[in-house]
Amino acid sequence: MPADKLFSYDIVATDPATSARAGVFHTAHGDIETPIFMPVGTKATVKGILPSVVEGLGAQIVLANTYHLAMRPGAETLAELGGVHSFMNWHRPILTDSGGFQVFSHGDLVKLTDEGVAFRVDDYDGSHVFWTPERNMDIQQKIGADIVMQLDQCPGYPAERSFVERAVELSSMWADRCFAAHTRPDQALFGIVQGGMHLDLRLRSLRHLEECGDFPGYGIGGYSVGEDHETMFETLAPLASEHMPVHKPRYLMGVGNPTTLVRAVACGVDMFDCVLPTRTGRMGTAFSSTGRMNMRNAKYAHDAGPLDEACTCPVCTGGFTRAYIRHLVTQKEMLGGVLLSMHNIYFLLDLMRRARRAIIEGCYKAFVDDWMASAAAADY
RNA sequence: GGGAGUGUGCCCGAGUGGUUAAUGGGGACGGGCUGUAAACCCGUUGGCUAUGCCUACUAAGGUUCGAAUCCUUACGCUCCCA
Repeated sequence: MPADKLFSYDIVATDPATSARAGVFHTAHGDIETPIFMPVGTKATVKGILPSVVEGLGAQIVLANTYHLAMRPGAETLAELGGVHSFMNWHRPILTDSGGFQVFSHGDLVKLTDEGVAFRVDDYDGSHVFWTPERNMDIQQKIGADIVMQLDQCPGYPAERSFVERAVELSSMWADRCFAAHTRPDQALFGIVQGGMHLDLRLRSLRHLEECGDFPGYGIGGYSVGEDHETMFETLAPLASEHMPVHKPRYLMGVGNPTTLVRAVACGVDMFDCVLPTRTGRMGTAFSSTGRMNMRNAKYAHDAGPLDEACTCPVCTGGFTRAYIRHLVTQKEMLGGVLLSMHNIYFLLDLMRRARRAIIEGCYKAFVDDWMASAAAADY
Protein backbone atom coordinates (compact mmCIF):
# COMPACT_ATOMS: atom_id res chain seq x y z
CA MET A 1 0.00 0.00 0.00
CA PRO A 2 1.29 3.50 -0.83
CA ALA A 3 2.40 5.29 2.32
CA ASP A 4 0.02 8.18 1.71
CA LYS A 5 -2.90 5.75 1.63
CA LEU A 6 -2.16 4.22 5.02
CA PHE A 7 -4.83 5.26 7.55
CA SER A 8 -6.66 7.39 5.04
CA TYR A 9 -10.41 7.08 5.04
CA ASP A 10 -11.95 7.09 1.58
CA ILE A 11 -15.61 7.90 1.50
CA VAL A 12 -17.20 5.75 -1.17
CA ALA A 13 -20.73 7.06 -0.90
CA THR A 14 -22.86 9.37 1.19
CA ASP A 15 -26.55 8.82 1.64
CA PRO A 16 -28.65 11.70 0.30
CA ALA A 17 -31.31 11.61 3.00
CA THR A 18 -29.29 10.78 6.12
CA SER A 19 -25.79 11.44 7.41
CA ALA A 20 -24.75 7.87 6.64
CA ARG A 21 -21.58 7.22 4.69
CA ALA A 22 -19.87 4.18 3.25
CA GLY A 23 -16.11 4.18 3.25
CA VAL A 24 -12.84 2.31 3.24
CA PHE A 25 -10.20 2.65 5.95
CA HIS A 26 -6.74 1.52 4.97
CA THR A 27 -4.57 -0.29 7.50
CA ALA A 28 -1.29 -2.15 7.29
CA HIS A 29 -3.16 -5.48 7.45
CA GLY A 30 -5.71 -4.58 4.84
CA ASP A 31 -8.74 -2.43 4.20
CA ILE A 32 -11.90 -2.33 6.22
CA GLU A 33 -15.15 -1.36 4.63
CA THR A 34 -17.49 0.80 6.66
CA PRO A 35 -19.98 0.89 8.24
CA ILE A 36 -18.66 -2.06 10.12
CA PHE A 37 -19.18 -4.11 13.23
CA MET A 38 -16.01 -5.37 14.94
CA PRO A 39 -16.27 -8.57 17.00
CA VAL A 40 -14.53 -8.42 20.37
CA GLY A 41 -11.71 -10.79 21.21
CA THR A 42 -10.57 -9.33 24.53
CA LYS A 43 -7.85 -11.81 25.37
CA ALA A 44 -6.72 -12.28 21.78
CA THR A 45 -9.55 -14.62 20.94
CA VAL A 46 -13.14 -14.17 19.92
CA LYS A 47 -14.25 -16.56 22.62
CA GLY A 48 -14.87 -20.03 21.29
CA ILE A 49 -14.47 -19.28 17.58
CA LEU A 50 -11.55 -20.16 15.33
CA PRO A 51 -9.99 -17.17 13.56
CA SER A 52 -10.69 -18.81 10.21
CA VAL A 53 -14.34 -19.07 11.17
CA VAL A 54 -14.46 -15.45 12.34
CA GLU A 55 -13.07 -14.53 8.95
CA GLY A 56 -15.53 -16.79 7.22
CA LEU A 57 -18.40 -14.97 8.93
CA GLY A 58 -17.19 -11.82 7.21
CA ALA A 59 -15.32 -10.09 10.01
CA GLN A 60 -12.73 -7.66 8.68
CA ILE A 61 -11.24 -6.54 11.98
CA VAL A 62 -11.41 -7.71 15.58
CA LEU A 63 -10.74 -6.06 18.92
CA ALA A 64 -8.38 -7.06 21.66
CA ASN A 65 -7.84 -5.44 25.02
CA THR A 66 -4.68 -3.79 26.24
CA TYR A 67 -5.39 -4.25 29.93
CA HIS A 68 -6.08 -7.97 29.65
CA LEU A 69 -3.19 -8.66 27.28
CA ALA A 70 -0.82 -6.61 29.43
CA MET A 71 -1.74 -8.81 32.39
CA ARG A 72 -1.57 -12.05 30.38
CA PRO A 73 0.58 -12.93 28.53
CA GLY A 74 2.22 -9.47 28.85
CA ALA A 75 3.27 -6.94 26.25
CA GLU A 76 6.91 -8.06 26.21
CA THR A 77 5.88 -11.65 25.55
CA LEU A 78 3.66 -10.54 22.70
CA ALA A 79 6.43 -8.41 21.21
CA GLU A 80 8.86 -11.32 21.52
CA LEU A 81 6.39 -13.59 19.71
CA GLY A 82 6.03 -11.17 16.84
CA GLY A 83 2.96 -9.22 17.91
CA VAL A 84 -0.67 -9.96 18.46
CA HIS A 85 -1.52 -10.87 14.84
CA SER A 86 0.71 -13.90 14.64
CA PHE A 87 0.09 -14.68 18.32
CA MET A 88 -3.63 -15.15 17.77
CA ASN A 89 -3.26 -16.32 14.18
CA TRP A 90 -5.44 -13.52 12.82
CA HIS A 91 -3.79 -11.74 9.96
CA ARG A 92 -6.36 -9.06 9.23
CA PRO A 93 -6.64 -5.76 11.07
CA ILE A 94 -6.80 -5.64 14.86
CA LEU A 95 -7.82 -2.79 17.15
CA THR A 96 -6.77 -2.64 20.79
CA ASP A 97 -8.78 -0.74 23.33
CA SER A 98 -6.52 1.10 25.74
CA GLY A 99 -8.05 -0.23 28.91
CA GLY A 100 -9.99 2.96 29.48
CA PHE A 101 -13.14 0.93 29.81
CA GLN A 102 -11.54 -1.17 32.54
CA VAL A 103 -10.84 2.10 34.38
CA PHE A 104 -14.60 2.57 34.31
CA SER A 105 -15.73 -0.97 35.00
CA HIS A 106 -13.32 -1.71 37.83
CA GLY A 107 -14.80 1.14 39.84
CA ASP A 108 -13.35 1.29 43.33
CA LEU A 109 -10.26 -0.71 42.40
CA VAL A 110 -9.04 2.17 40.28
CA LYS A 111 -7.47 5.43 41.33
CA LEU A 112 -7.23 8.29 38.85
CA THR A 113 -4.80 11.17 38.91
CA ASP A 114 -3.60 13.65 36.30
CA GLU A 115 -0.51 11.54 35.98
CA GLY A 116 -2.31 8.30 35.18
CA VAL A 117 -4.37 5.44 36.49
CA ALA A 118 -3.59 3.04 39.33
CA PHE A 119 -5.18 -0.39 39.34
CA ARG A 120 -5.43 -3.03 41.95
CA VAL A 121 -5.50 -6.09 39.74
CA ASP A 122 -7.71 -8.38 41.75
CA ASP A 123 -8.96 -10.22 38.67
CA TYR A 124 -5.47 -11.55 37.97
CA ASP A 125 -2.97 -11.57 40.77
CA GLY A 126 -3.68 -8.82 43.27
CA SER A 127 -0.74 -6.77 42.09
CA HIS A 128 -0.79 -3.00 41.66
CA VAL A 129 -0.19 -1.46 38.27
CA PHE A 130 0.23 2.18 37.41
CA TRP A 131 -0.39 3.36 33.90
CA THR A 132 0.60 6.67 32.48
CA PRO A 133 -0.57 7.49 28.95
CA GLU A 134 3.05 6.96 27.86
CA ARG A 135 3.20 3.52 29.46
CA ASN A 136 -0.13 2.64 27.86
CA MET A 137 1.14 3.65 24.43
CA ASP A 138 4.30 1.65 24.96
CA ILE A 139 2.23 -1.44 25.77
CA GLN A 140 -0.09 -0.97 22.81
CA GLN A 141 2.85 -0.49 20.47
CA LYS A 142 4.36 -3.72 21.73
CA ILE A 143 1.09 -5.56 21.30
CA GLY A 144 1.10 -4.26 17.76
CA ALA A 145 -2.51 -3.76 16.70
CA ASP A 146 -3.34 -1.72 13.57
CA ILE A 147 -5.54 0.70 15.42
CA VAL A 148 -4.88 1.69 19.03
CA MET A 149 -7.02 3.83 21.28
CA GLN A 150 -5.86 6.61 23.54
CA LEU A 151 -6.10 6.06 27.28
CA ASP A 152 -9.28 7.77 28.45
CA GLN A 153 -11.74 7.95 31.29
CA CYS A 154 -15.26 6.69 30.58
CA PRO A 155 -17.78 8.09 33.06
CA GLY A 156 -20.95 6.12 33.78
CA TYR A 157 -24.51 7.31 33.78
CA PRO A 158 -26.04 9.00 35.59
CA ALA A 159 -23.09 11.20 36.53
CA GLU A 160 -22.67 14.68 37.93
CA ARG A 161 -21.79 17.16 35.21
CA SER A 162 -18.69 18.11 37.16
CA PHE A 163 -17.57 14.47 37.12
CA VAL A 164 -18.07 14.21 33.36
CA GLU A 165 -16.30 17.51 32.89
CA ARG A 166 -13.35 16.19 34.85
CA ALA A 167 -13.35 13.03 32.70
CA VAL A 168 -13.19 15.18 29.58
CA GLU A 169 -10.34 17.21 31.07
CA LEU A 170 -8.39 14.10 32.02
CA SER A 171 -9.08 12.35 28.70
CA SER A 172 -7.99 15.45 26.80
CA MET A 173 -4.78 15.69 28.77
CA TRP A 174 -4.11 12.03 28.17
CA ALA A 175 -4.90 12.41 24.46
CA ASP A 176 -2.10 14.95 24.18
CA ARG A 177 0.33 12.66 25.92
CA CYS A 178 -0.72 9.56 23.97
CA PHE A 179 -0.38 11.49 20.73
CA ALA A 180 3.11 12.63 21.68
CA ALA A 181 4.18 9.19 22.88
CA HIS A 182 2.85 7.25 19.92
CA THR A 183 5.57 6.67 17.33
CA ARG A 184 4.83 3.42 15.56
CA PRO A 185 4.18 4.32 11.93
CA ASP A 186 2.21 1.21 10.98
CA GLN A 187 -0.28 1.86 13.75
CA ALA A 188 -3.17 4.35 13.79
CA LEU A 189 -3.91 6.12 17.08
CA PHE A 190 -7.53 7.19 17.58
CA GLY A 191 -8.52 9.91 20.01
CA ILE A 192 -11.69 9.44 22.05
CA VAL A 193 -14.50 11.96 22.46
CA GLN A 194 -16.01 11.96 25.94
CA GLY A 195 -18.55 14.30 27.50
CA GLY A 196 -21.40 12.07 28.62
CA MET A 197 -24.85 13.35 27.72
CA HIS A 198 -23.71 16.98 27.52
CA LEU A 199 -23.30 18.20 23.95
CA ASP A 200 -21.17 21.17 24.95
CA LEU A 201 -18.75 18.87 26.77
CA ARG A 202 -18.71 16.51 23.81
CA LEU A 203 -17.81 19.41 21.53
CA ARG A 204 -15.18 20.65 23.95
CA SER A 205 -13.66 17.18 23.97
CA LEU A 206 -13.76 16.93 20.18
CA ARG A 207 -12.30 20.38 19.68
CA HIS A 208 -9.40 19.52 21.94
CA LEU A 209 -8.65 16.36 19.94
CA GLU A 210 -8.70 18.28 16.66
CA GLU A 211 -6.28 20.82 18.08
CA CYS A 212 -4.10 18.14 19.60
CA GLY A 213 -3.04 16.65 16.31
CA ASP A 214 -4.01 14.78 13.20
CA PHE A 215 -5.70 11.68 14.58
CA PRO A 216 -6.57 9.27 11.76
CA GLY A 217 -9.87 8.44 13.45
CA TYR A 218 -12.05 9.22 16.43
CA GLY A 219 -13.62 7.06 19.04
CA ILE A 220 -16.87 8.13 20.61
CA GLY A 221 -16.83 6.78 24.15
CA GLY A 222 -19.02 7.04 27.18
CA TYR A 223 -22.27 5.85 25.65
CA SER A 224 -24.24 2.72 26.51
CA VAL A 225 -23.26 3.11 30.12
CA GLY A 226 -26.77 3.06 31.58
CA GLU A 227 -28.68 5.76 29.70
CA ASP A 228 -31.69 4.94 27.54
CA HIS A 229 -31.43 5.03 23.76
CA GLU A 230 -33.20 8.34 23.25
CA THR A 231 -30.96 10.05 25.77
CA MET A 232 -27.97 8.72 23.89
CA PHE A 233 -29.16 9.98 20.50
CA GLU A 234 -29.96 13.45 21.84
CA THR A 235 -26.24 14.18 21.88
CA LEU A 236 -24.83 11.47 19.61
CA ALA A 237 -26.93 12.55 16.63
CA PRO A 238 -25.74 16.18 16.48
CA LEU A 239 -22.21 15.21 17.46
CA ALA A 240 -21.73 12.66 14.70
CA SER A 241 -23.83 14.22 11.95
CA GLU A 242 -22.78 17.87 12.35
CA HIS A 243 -19.56 18.24 14.21
CA MET A 244 -17.11 15.45 13.62
CA PRO A 245 -14.47 15.69 10.87
CA VAL A 246 -15.87 14.29 7.65
CA HIS A 247 -12.82 12.48 6.35
CA LYS A 248 -12.06 10.52 9.49
CA PRO A 249 -13.74 7.32 10.64
CA ARG A 250 -16.04 7.63 13.65
CA TYR A 251 -16.06 4.72 16.01
CA LEU A 252 -18.91 4.39 18.51
CA MET A 253 -17.33 2.33 21.23
CA GLY A 254 -19.08 -0.53 22.95
CA VAL A 255 -22.38 -0.37 21.12
CA GLY A 256 -23.83 -3.53 19.61
CA ASN A 257 -27.55 -3.25 19.89
CA PRO A 258 -28.83 -3.81 16.32
CA THR A 259 -31.32 -0.96 16.35
CA THR A 260 -28.75 1.41 17.81
CA LEU A 261 -26.32 0.44 15.07
CA VAL A 262 -28.84 1.12 12.33
CA ARG A 263 -29.73 4.51 13.81
CA ALA A 264 -26.14 5.50 14.58
CA VAL A 265 -25.08 4.77 10.99
CA ALA A 266 -27.76 7.24 9.93
CA CYS A 267 -26.03 9.80 12.17
CA GLY A 268 -22.72 9.18 10.39
CA VAL A 269 -21.08 6.60 12.64
CA ASP A 270 -18.77 4.21 10.78
CA MET A 271 -17.49 1.64 13.26
CA PHE A 272 -18.85 -0.32 16.20
CA ASP A 273 -17.67 -2.97 18.59
CA CYS A 274 -19.52 -4.82 21.29
CA VAL A 275 -19.38 -7.95 23.39
CA LEU A 276 -23.15 -8.28 23.14
CA PRO A 277 -23.32 -10.83 20.29
CA THR A 278 -20.68 -13.09 21.81
CA ARG A 279 -21.55 -12.72 25.47
CA THR A 280 -25.28 -13.10 25.01
CA GLY A 281 -24.61 -15.92 22.55
CA ARG A 282 -22.58 -17.83 25.13
CA MET A 283 -25.37 -17.21 27.62
CA GLY A 284 -28.06 -18.56 25.28
CA THR A 285 -29.51 -15.57 23.42
CA ALA A 286 -29.86 -15.51 19.64
CA PHE A 287 -30.31 -12.33 17.61
CA SER A 288 -32.86 -12.67 14.85
CA SER A 289 -34.86 -10.72 12.31
CA THR A 290 -37.83 -11.03 14.67
CA GLY A 291 -36.01 -9.96 17.83
CA ARG A 292 -34.01 -11.58 20.57
CA MET A 293 -34.61 -15.25 21.23
CA ASN A 294 -33.81 -16.87 24.56
CA MET A 295 -32.78 -20.31 23.36
CA ARG A 296 -33.13 -21.76 26.87
CA ASN A 297 -36.88 -21.42 26.59
CA ALA A 298 -38.93 -24.63 26.61
CA LYS A 299 -40.88 -23.49 23.57
CA TYR A 300 -37.90 -24.37 21.34
CA ALA A 301 -37.53 -27.95 22.59
CA HIS A 302 -39.35 -29.43 19.60
CA ASP A 303 -38.62 -26.70 17.06
CA ALA A 304 -36.91 -28.23 14.02
CA GLY A 305 -36.43 -24.89 12.22
CA PRO A 306 -33.23 -22.84 11.96
CA LEU A 307 -32.56 -20.02 14.43
CA ASP A 308 -33.68 -17.43 11.90
CA GLU A 309 -35.37 -18.28 8.59
CA ALA A 310 -34.03 -15.05 7.10
CA CYS A 311 -30.42 -15.70 8.11
CA THR A 312 -27.73 -16.99 5.76
CA CYS A 313 -25.07 -17.72 8.38
CA PRO A 314 -23.31 -21.10 8.54
CA VAL A 315 -25.34 -22.08 11.59
CA CYS A 316 -28.73 -21.29 10.09
CA THR A 317 -27.89 -22.83 6.73
CA GLY A 318 -25.85 -25.65 8.20
CA GLY A 319 -28.57 -27.90 9.57
CA PHE A 320 -28.56 -26.81 13.20
CA THR A 321 -32.10 -26.69 14.56
CA ARG A 322 -33.52 -24.56 17.33
CA ALA A 323 -34.27 -27.75 19.24
CA TYR A 324 -30.65 -28.88 18.99
CA ILE A 325 -29.27 -25.49 19.98
CA ARG A 326 -31.64 -25.33 22.95
CA HIS A 327 -30.43 -28.79 23.92
CA LEU A 328 -26.79 -27.69 23.74
CA VAL A 329 -27.44 -24.53 25.72
CA THR A 330 -29.52 -26.14 28.46
CA GLN A 331 -26.99 -28.95 28.81
CA LYS A 332 -24.19 -26.36 28.97
CA GLU A 333 -22.47 -27.97 26.02
CA MET A 334 -19.78 -25.62 24.72
CA LEU A 335 -20.90 -25.94 21.11
CA GLY A 336 -24.12 -24.11 22.01
CA GLY A 337 -22.26 -20.92 22.91
CA VAL A 338 -20.02 -21.33 19.89
CA LEU A 339 -22.89 -21.65 17.42
CA LEU A 340 -24.84 -18.78 18.96
CA SER A 341 -21.74 -16.56 19.00
CA MET A 342 -21.17 -17.32 15.32
CA HIS A 343 -24.78 -16.61 14.45
CA ASN A 344 -24.93 -13.38 16.45
CA ILE A 345 -21.67 -12.04 15.04
CA TYR A 346 -22.86 -12.83 11.54
CA PHE A 347 -26.15 -11.10 12.29
CA LEU A 348 -24.39 -7.79 13.06
CA LEU A 349 -21.81 -8.16 10.29
CA ASP A 350 -24.55 -8.83 7.80
CA LEU A 351 -26.65 -5.96 9.12
CA MET A 352 -23.74 -3.59 8.45
CA ARG A 353 -23.04 -5.13 5.03
CA ARG A 354 -26.65 -4.52 4.05
CA ALA A 355 -26.49 -1.01 5.48
CA ARG A 356 -23.39 -0.31 3.40
CA ARG A 357 -25.10 -1.56 0.26
CA ALA A 358 -28.11 0.66 0.98
CA ILE A 359 -25.87 3.70 1.49
CA ILE A 360 -24.09 3.03 -1.79
CA GLU A 361 -27.45 2.70 -3.50
CA GLY A 362 -28.58 5.94 -1.89
CA CYS A 363 -31.52 4.43 -0.06
CA TYR A 364 -30.35 4.24 3.52
CA LYS A 365 -33.36 6.20 4.75
CA ALA A 366 -35.63 3.42 3.51
CA PHE A 367 -33.32 0.87 5.11
CA VAL A 368 -33.68 2.58 8.48
CA ASP A 369 -37.44 2.92 8.10
CA ASP A 370 -37.78 -0.76 7.17
CA TRP A 371 -35.71 -1.77 10.13
CA MET A 372 -37.62 0.43 12.55
CA ALA A 373 -40.90 -1.02 11.23
CA SER A 374 -39.67 -4.58 11.61
CA ALA A 375 -40.54 -6.91 14.42
CA ALA A 376 -36.94 -6.92 15.56
CA ALA A 377 -36.59 -3.19 16.12
CA ALA A 378 -38.96 -3.10 19.05
CA ASP A 379 -37.08 -5.89 20.75
CA TYR A 380 -33.61 -4.37 20.57
C1' G B 1 -34.93 -66.88 59.95
C1' G B 2 -31.95 -63.34 63.44
C1' G B 3 -29.61 -58.48 64.16
C1' A B 4 -28.42 -53.33 62.96
C1' G B 5 -29.57 -49.07 60.23
C1' U B 6 -32.71 -46.04 57.25
C1' G B 7 -37.27 -43.68 54.83
C1' U B 8 -37.79 -35.41 54.08
C1' G B 9 -40.59 -31.62 48.40
C1' C B 10 -39.14 -33.58 40.86
C1' C B 11 -33.96 -35.73 42.54
C1' C B 12 -29.92 -35.67 46.15
C1' G B 13 -29.70 -34.07 50.96
C1' A B 14 -29.84 -30.65 56.03
C1' G B 15 -32.83 -30.48 60.07
C1' U B 16 -33.55 -35.14 66.03
C1' G B 17 -39.68 -31.50 70.39
C1' G B 18 -41.37 -24.80 69.50
C1' U B 19 -40.64 -17.98 64.29
C1' U B 20 -40.57 -24.98 59.66
C1' A B 21 -44.20 -24.54 53.70
C1' A B 22 -39.32 -26.79 55.99
C1' U B 23 -31.26 -24.84 55.12
C1' G B 24 -28.16 -26.40 50.86
C1' G B 25 -27.21 -28.44 46.09
C1' G B 26 -29.07 -30.31 41.38
C1' G B 27 -32.99 -30.19 37.94
C1' A B 28 -37.00 -27.50 35.82
C1' C B 29 -39.07 -22.73 34.47
C1' G B 30 -38.27 -17.50 33.58
C1' G B 31 -35.31 -12.88 33.32
C1' G B 32 -30.80 -10.09 32.50
C1' C B 33 -26.25 -9.21 29.68
C1' U B 34 -23.71 -3.03 25.28
C1' G B 35 -14.93 -0.19 24.30
C1' U B 36 -15.72 -8.83 28.33
C1' A B 37 -13.44 -9.03 36.41
C1' A B 38 -19.06 -12.88 32.47
C1' A B 39 -19.56 -20.37 28.78
C1' C B 40 -21.95 -15.67 33.93
C1' C B 41 -25.48 -13.36 37.29
C1' C B 42 -30.54 -12.92 39.27
C1' G B 43 -35.58 -14.68 40.31
C1' U B 44 -39.41 -18.58 40.86
C1' U B 45 -40.16 -23.71 42.04
C1' G B 46 -46.87 -27.84 47.40
C1' G B 47 -52.20 -26.20 46.48
C1' C B 48 -56.15 -22.64 46.71
C1' U B 49 -62.22 -19.36 46.10
C1' A B 50 -55.00 -16.02 48.32
C1' U B 51 -53.40 -9.33 53.64
C1' G B 52 -55.96 -15.72 54.72
C1' C B 53 -56.69 -20.90 54.48
C1' C B 54 -55.61 -26.06 53.26
C1' U B 55 -52.30 -30.17 52.55
C1' A B 56 -47.34 -31.66 53.68
C1' C B 57 -41.26 -34.92 55.97
C1' U B 58 -43.39 -43.66 53.79
C1' A B 59 -48.53 -45.27 56.18
C1' A B 60 -51.74 -45.76 60.41
C1' G B 61 -52.14 -44.92 65.49
C1' G B 62 -50.14 -42.76 70.12
C1' U B 63 -47.40 -39.22 73.77
C1' U B 64 -47.36 -33.68 74.13
C1' C B 65 -49.89 -27.10 74.91
C1' G B 66 -46.82 -28.15 70.47
C1' A B 67 -44.08 -33.69 66.37
C1' A B 68 -40.33 -34.19 60.20
C1' U B 69 -38.07 -34.70 65.11
C1' C B 70 -40.30 -39.14 70.82
C1' C B 71 -43.24 -44.16 71.16
C1' U B 72 -46.02 -48.53 68.72
C1' U B 73 -47.23 -51.29 64.47
C1' A B 74 -47.04 -52.01 59.19
C1' C B 75 -44.55 -51.42 54.63
C1' G B 76 -40.03 -50.23 51.58
C1' C B 77 -34.77 -49.96 51.14
C1' U B 78 -29.42 -50.93 52.97
C1' C B 79 -25.82 -53.74 55.56
C1' C B 80 -24.25 -57.88 58.81
C1' C B 81 -25.04 -63.00 60.73
C1' A B 82 -27.29 -67.75 59.41
